[in-house]
Amino acid sequence: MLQSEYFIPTLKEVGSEAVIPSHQLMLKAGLVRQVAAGVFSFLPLGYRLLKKVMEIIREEMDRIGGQEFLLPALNPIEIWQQTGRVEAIGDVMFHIKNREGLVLAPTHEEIITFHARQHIKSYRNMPQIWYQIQTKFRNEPRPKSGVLRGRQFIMKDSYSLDTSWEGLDQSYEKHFHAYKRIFERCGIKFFIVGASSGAMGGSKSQEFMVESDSGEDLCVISEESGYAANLEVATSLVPPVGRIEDNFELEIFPTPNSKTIDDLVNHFGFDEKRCAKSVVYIIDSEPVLILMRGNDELNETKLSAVFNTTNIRPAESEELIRFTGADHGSIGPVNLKTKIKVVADNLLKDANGLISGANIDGYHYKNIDFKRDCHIDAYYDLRTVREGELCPFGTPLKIVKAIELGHIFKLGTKYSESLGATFLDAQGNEQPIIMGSYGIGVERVLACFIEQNHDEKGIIWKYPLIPFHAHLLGLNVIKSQVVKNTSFDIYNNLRSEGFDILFDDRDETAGVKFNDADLIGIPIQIIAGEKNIKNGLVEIKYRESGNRELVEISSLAKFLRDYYNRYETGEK
RNA sequence: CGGGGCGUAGCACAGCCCGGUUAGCGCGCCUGCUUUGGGAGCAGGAGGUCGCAGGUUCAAAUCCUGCCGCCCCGACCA
Repeated sequence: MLQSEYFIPTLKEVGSEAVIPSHQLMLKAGLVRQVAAGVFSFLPLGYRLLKKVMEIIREEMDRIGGQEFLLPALNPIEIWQQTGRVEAIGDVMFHIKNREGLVLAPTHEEIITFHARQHIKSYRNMPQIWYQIQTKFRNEPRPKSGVLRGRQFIMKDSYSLDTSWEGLDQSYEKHFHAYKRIFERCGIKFFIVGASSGAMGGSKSQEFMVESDSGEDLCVISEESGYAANLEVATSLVPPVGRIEDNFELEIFPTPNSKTIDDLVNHFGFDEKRCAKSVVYIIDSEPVLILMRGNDELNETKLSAVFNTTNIRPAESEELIRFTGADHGSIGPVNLKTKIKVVADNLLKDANGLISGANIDGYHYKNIDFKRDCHIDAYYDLRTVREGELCPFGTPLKIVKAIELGHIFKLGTKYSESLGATFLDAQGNEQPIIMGSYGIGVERVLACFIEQNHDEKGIIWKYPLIPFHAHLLGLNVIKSQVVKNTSFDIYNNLRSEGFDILFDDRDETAGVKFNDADLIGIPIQIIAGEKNIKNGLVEIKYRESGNRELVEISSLAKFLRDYYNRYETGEK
């Protein structure tokens, strides 16, 4: 490719709106341009790289027997109504205004299930793995971080159809390994965490994560034991509060100006652990009192999972007073005004000697015994894990920010049941198809790679994620006849040997070419300058290390072949 | 959706608080000459509805109101 004819609008500076390295570099290196909030155009160089990612994904999906589809982004809303996801997804789904009944698909479980219902009628038709690489539309409340969170993005989404739960396990396992291979081949450092299924429904799910300050997820990891989980589902080893010897009588006492656990601890000297914090949530329209130990934070995802609904929200002040008798700061499990459901975190199981609100503003009870003084409907793990606690295997855990690259779900029968996608098993019984769902954010792969592979000068691509095999820089190529003839010969020769070469034949100064080459980040730069050419040589610069060496012009093809063979044979 | 910030030439910004010449700087772009291994030099030149609408004023990029757009923090995130 002649750079003089190729559209790579590099920039010296980008505006202050780009705050993370990948966003800045994708703009500077001429990979993308923003069109609207969360909407990007990929320019030729960027799209070339995106296609490399997609090729790797295709190869690995095909390897596990995936069949590539192309499903429509325009979907009839009716099918989404049948699975109840119009409400579940809510404002995140784009609705078409001037053609009633159409929406833009944010994901494709419904359409896949629609086709499965049409044609998968027998256990003999399964298993199937269906996938596509296609544009998704999600009306994100706040797009951010360049292509990391957009309103339109490319996803590789796949779906497995199985006759049994064991079959689903196998399809899931295949995806697990395919995803590992995809991200390993892309040269990305990642880790895998147990995750929440959220409103997707289903049982098991895992996320493929890249540690990054730009990430939107918090993950709990313990390197010693290998424990890794999204904070939404993470658990830790914390001793329960338990019971104390002296079980005194329940006692009410005034606590003016003490609305928080910290206030109680500071004003009265209580042990924070023996304070039972109360929060009230409205879960599927029903009030539920939730008791947490001390200042433990309620994990809404866990709460959501326990009650098997995403329809949860904290109660308003007015509701608190109506259901409990007091406003926040004075609520507790004893003396509730109305009979509402009461659940507590596992750490509080059967504890006594507790302090909690009296459901009278400005009063608390002490010496509460959960077994004696109130009724707890159930105990669950509801707390949010904290840094420094021990993971379930007993080793210290830490919390890191991460970008979600991929997510794999065991969906089960949620979609096949709601859409009636059934088959006849070997006994002639009608059964719902058992499904899995698996996604990869394609642009995120590129962005994460750049986050992990750049320096102050620009991007550092590594095979196989390279836009070209080499960047040929013709210095003073317009005026120097020697450089011109030789560099064009090199260019034509290497191309005929099967290499993709970006040839900087522009009428630019050497400095401009060096800086653009470092910015674009092709791993090998071939620098053709007059002096070296006269000795039959060119200089090779390795983008990553900055090391340089002289190579005979006649052996350049061999040089490149050897260089890339080292990657192919895994020597590097 | 709550909080904050921004919108001036292709790009990045200053000017606005305190209204008043022909709206400014750098980069980029065009022409010519010179230069040519780390973002060249000189000379000349083109390019602006100051986001949109309304208002105040003799006079608005500047003050006021509304709207739109974009970014950041938070909430949300199938």
